Amino acid sequence: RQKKQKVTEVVGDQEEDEEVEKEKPGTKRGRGKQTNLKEASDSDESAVSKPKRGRKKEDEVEKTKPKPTLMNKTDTDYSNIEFSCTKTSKDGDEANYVVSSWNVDGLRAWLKKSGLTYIQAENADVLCLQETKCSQEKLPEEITTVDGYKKYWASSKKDGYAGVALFSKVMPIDVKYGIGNEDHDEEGRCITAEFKKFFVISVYVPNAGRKLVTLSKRLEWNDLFMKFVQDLDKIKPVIICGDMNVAHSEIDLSNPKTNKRNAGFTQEERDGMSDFLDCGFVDTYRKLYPDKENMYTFWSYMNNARSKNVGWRLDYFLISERLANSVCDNVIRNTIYGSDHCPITLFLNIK
Amino acid sequence: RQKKQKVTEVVGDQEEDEEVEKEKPGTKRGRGKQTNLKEASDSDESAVSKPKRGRKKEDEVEKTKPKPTLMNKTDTDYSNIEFSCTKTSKDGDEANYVVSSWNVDGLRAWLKKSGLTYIQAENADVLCLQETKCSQEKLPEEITTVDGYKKYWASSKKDGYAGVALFSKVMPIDVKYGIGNEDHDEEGRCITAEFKKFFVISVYVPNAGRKLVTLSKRLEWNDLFMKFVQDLDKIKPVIICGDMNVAHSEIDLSNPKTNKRNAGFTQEERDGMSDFLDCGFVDTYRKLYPDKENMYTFWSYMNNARSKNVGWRLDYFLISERLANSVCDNVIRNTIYGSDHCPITLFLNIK
DNA sequence: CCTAAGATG
DNA sequence: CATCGTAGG
Repeated sequence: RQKKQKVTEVVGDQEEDEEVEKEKPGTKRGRGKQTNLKEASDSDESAVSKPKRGRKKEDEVEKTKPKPTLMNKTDTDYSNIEFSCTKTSKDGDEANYVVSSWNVDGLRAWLKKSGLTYIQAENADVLCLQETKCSQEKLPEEITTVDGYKKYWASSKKDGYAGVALFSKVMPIDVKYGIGNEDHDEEGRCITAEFKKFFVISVYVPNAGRKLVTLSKRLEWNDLFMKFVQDLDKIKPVIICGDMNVAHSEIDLSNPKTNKRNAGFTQEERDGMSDFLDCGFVDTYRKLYPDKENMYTFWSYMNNARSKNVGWRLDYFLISERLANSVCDNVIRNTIYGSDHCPITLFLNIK
Repeated sequence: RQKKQKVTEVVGDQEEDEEVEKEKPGTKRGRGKQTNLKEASDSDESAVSKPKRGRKKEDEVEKTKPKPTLMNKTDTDYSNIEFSCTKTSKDGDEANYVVSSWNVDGLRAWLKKSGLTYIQAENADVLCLQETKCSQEKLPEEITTVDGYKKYWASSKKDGYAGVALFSKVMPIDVKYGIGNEDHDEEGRCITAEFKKFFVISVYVPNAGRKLVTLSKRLEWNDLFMKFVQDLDKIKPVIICGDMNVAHSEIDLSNPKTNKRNAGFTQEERDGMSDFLDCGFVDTYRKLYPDKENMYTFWSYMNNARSKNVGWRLDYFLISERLANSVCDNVIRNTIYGSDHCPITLFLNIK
């Protein structure tokens, strides 16, 4: 029942790129020779971040430039944003693997708002995008030809709706589309990339809708997705990245009291998130910052919510507990604009 | 059957404005006291153009500014456009009455592209707009509060479709909406303003549609509209302004050969225009410039048509023959952007 | 308030 | 290739 696909270039041909590890089709799990990788090793995750990550500390910063503030801007000034990670894992090891996730609310609009600049600036090993709202055929060339990444796309049958992507510097061992359910899988909500030591999932969980009209669909998804993830977790650890479309606790949204019967903060949806935490998954951000308030990843475009930081934490990294000690940091990049969500980034040390 | 309406402020309240001639409601054709009108007289049309019309000849023209060219621009640099009329009527009289017409292709979008600047720059006595695509309620305040004009709006039952407007500095004696046909009149295609010496009509003729799917509707309109106009013409001369949605002759479009079975250049539509000329109406532009080529009022947004001046002359002034000697000039303002049509302006001398 | 698709031109 | 309404969020 599970739609399983061979590793293929889903979109277009990728020119030779020294940053992308090649895997010969046919050799099921054989690893191609790694090139240009610092500390090249046998492991997929050894695609260690290059020294070019992070910004060059130029002491001469233009003082005329206004500090980026949390306003309803549409574009981002990337020059003052720090992308490097200074924190270390429990074991004191530096981050060498970066996963980033962003609900872009329309890939094509997002590209016009410096999406590509973000990709280059973040320089993640795996990048997960949600709500691409774009069929394969309509993907702009500027995104299908981005250097250094294998790119996988799941788009909805219904054009301009939902859709996720997963970019990886290293070619995955395998890529799965969907969660094994016909109805949900035609909406392009899930891509699973298998690497040697873990799975990475880019997911866009169904919204419960205005007046909760699609809450039942959402709860059905919750069950199916949980089973899907648990099956993977039996094989190797899982890194779930994406828009879970729920604020788990009161701390995770600005107005918990008034949203208890609204999509994204119903008890049913919150329970779905709790289920993950009860089943051996870790909400990396909340684990790292259990009491940190006012940290959101989504702001409605309405009522200038973002300028007032009236928001919701809907985007998460949920990782198998046995990966927890690998975590160096999880950053909510709330100074980055281009969508009604902001990107989140997970820094890991993979040994 | 004819829907006849009293002269009313259709939109909002107009504050006292010395440029608008007031007419007491109730006094059917009584003329309010004219104020601030050069050569104030008994006639409606004495709203003579002010000396402020036309641009002040500033000898210091910025030489850095690029000359406006016929590119697919979205906005207009008004600083180099000449709005005054130097030509005179047959009798050698200067223009003292200006009528302008523009298919704005969406009033709200047009306002964002300096529509108001045009209104002020042209400073017409009567301004006719077509394809406003805006219901009364959604009209932006910036247009409903424009100084110096009485404003009349006919909008389609179908929201965001068709719609015309007529602005007049002088309050008309009467304003009619539609052409006396239920079906057509719910589409907001015609406003008739009656002045002392003539009628002015703002009209948006139905498009025959892709593959001519609405050609029959169009031809029905042609008959009804002709009858409507002829009835008016029995009373006093008529000035028809607007998008007739037809290129009359081969000279009136770039590609006559390939468009003979396309909307806007079918024989049936062309005959409709000929009918007007056969019935005592004058196409003022063609009368003035019988052999002038490459003068169009519409360019498809597709294929960069405007930058190549691949266009159609669809917008006309059709005036009763007995007004023909009053014409000073008819200008096609093809350097003005903000729509897929450009404005046209008729300069008259009204005695 | 945003995006995107669909209808219309 | 623009405008608009609508669905979806």
